[in-house]
Amino acid sequence: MRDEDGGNLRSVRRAVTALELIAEAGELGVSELGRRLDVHKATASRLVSTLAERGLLERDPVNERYRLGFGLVRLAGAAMAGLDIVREAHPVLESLAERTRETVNLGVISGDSVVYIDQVTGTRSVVAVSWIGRRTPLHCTSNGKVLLAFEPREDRERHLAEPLERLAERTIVDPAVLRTQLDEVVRTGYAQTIEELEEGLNAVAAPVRQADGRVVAATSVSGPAFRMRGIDLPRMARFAMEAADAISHRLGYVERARNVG
Amino acid sequence: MRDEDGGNLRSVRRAVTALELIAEAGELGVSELGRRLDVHKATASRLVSTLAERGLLERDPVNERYRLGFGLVRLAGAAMAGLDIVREAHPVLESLAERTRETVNLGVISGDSVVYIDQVTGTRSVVAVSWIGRRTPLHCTSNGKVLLAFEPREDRERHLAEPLERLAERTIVDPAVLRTQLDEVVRTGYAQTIEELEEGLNAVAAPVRQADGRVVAATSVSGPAFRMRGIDLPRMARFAMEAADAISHRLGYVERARNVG
DNA sequence: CTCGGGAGTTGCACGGTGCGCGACGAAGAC
DNA sequence: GTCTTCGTCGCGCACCGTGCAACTCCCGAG
Repeated sequence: MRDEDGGNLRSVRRAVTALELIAEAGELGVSELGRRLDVHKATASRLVSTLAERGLLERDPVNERYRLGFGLVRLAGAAMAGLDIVREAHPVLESLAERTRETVNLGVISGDSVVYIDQVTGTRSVVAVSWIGRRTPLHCTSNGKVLLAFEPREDRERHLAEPLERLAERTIVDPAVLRTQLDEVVRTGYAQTIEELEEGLNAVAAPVRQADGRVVAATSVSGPAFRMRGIDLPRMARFAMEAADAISHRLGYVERARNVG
Repeated sequence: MRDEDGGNLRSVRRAVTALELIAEAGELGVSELGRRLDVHKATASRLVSTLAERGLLERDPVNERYRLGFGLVRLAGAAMAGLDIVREAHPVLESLAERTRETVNLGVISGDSVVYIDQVTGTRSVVAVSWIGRRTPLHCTSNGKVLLAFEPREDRERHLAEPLERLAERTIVDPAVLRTQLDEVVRTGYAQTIEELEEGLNAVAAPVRQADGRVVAATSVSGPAFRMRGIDLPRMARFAMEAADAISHRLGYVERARNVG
């Protein structure tokens, strides 16, 4: 009773699954894809052929395998342009990066992961790997904790019910511990992760609200543990919260009396 | 005989069309989508329901219309990560932006448009609108001219056969004129546009080659006409070409004897 | 060289499935 | 109140997508 709802157009659903499989594998051949989709390779062949025709897939000219196409980038660009949140948030993120001199991300929830829709790298960062479009779990990122904390109760519990994958030594895998932390996130207005996603990486995040008050995104500041020590996090969190509030304000959210002392 | 090839899974094809329509319109209701797809609204309802279930679409909680979902951003991120071109190109683009102090883009061809897959904004730019994922026509952008110029002859002619839309007063709409320019692009190694995309915007671009010598992307430098005057363009083009060559080198391309004097 | 195996595509026939139709409930406009 | 528009849901038929198998390439082994 969890994927029984909604429409059930078999081939469309299969097409999406195919895209996700290819996204995960990097590139895939027809037979291999058919095997993973559990369909005949002829069916897989027709499917990828259709998707490639529309630019969502491309076939490598040398090894003839399929990979994701730039048509997806085009659609994603439209998806991000459609939401004015990126447009409104970007300058704020830039000043946040300048103030903290660390990497700043804007993340939203999509399914059971965080998706980063904008990023500004701090002047001090050495490597400038783009995280835009990358997905990470909800339970071990600061963005994810914020988004989880402000979800409606039922969604939150559904996410907590699933097993929490351990990605680092300090990843929180006990739902009870996480639940306590989430309550504190709601209370304090920010979340932190201390080497929970990967060793040596700390982060803080704060919620961004749209006009109706719903939390739709989170801004995070992340950096190496030696620069962002535990004692620095509350100060960084303050910056993140100020930035998040500024973005919320630009989105039309007016702060009403909240239960903050 | 132009969309007859390839697979023809009706509902998959319709799904992609639906995504493109919604991308163009911003957001769409079920009936409206059904009308544009020329199907019964019940069919459209099932289609969007399936797509929304998989995160490619999301429905606005207030007006119940559908818009593109962040699942697309996730897929696009994987698409870009799959290609190492962005990873290799980014630092080069940064130094190019620093040298020219203008906005730098990396574009690839997708269907009949240019899609920008990375961007670094120059220190002088006032507005920092992200073009990543945006699509622009081939015939009136410097990136597009480069990509067009180095296409296989048949693809190039097919693109030239289609009507060239006028987007600005100085947009080139005569295929013959454009063809002459493209030949010159191949000869000189760079392309330029002078207020052809929009009034007051100039740009130059140079080709990026992958290991087998094929041109897969173009780097461009663009800026307002008062800073990038016609007389400045050759100098800017030299910078763009140096950057493009550096990226090509990182992608494994070794320069062979070309027909350059 | 031949032979075997795996990958990808195409024609064909059948059965399942996605289609349009119409009905229904809900939410405005007036 | 009526009337319209929207979105969803059953239903039955036609049609389309599926699996099968045959085919062509392309490697690599022997």
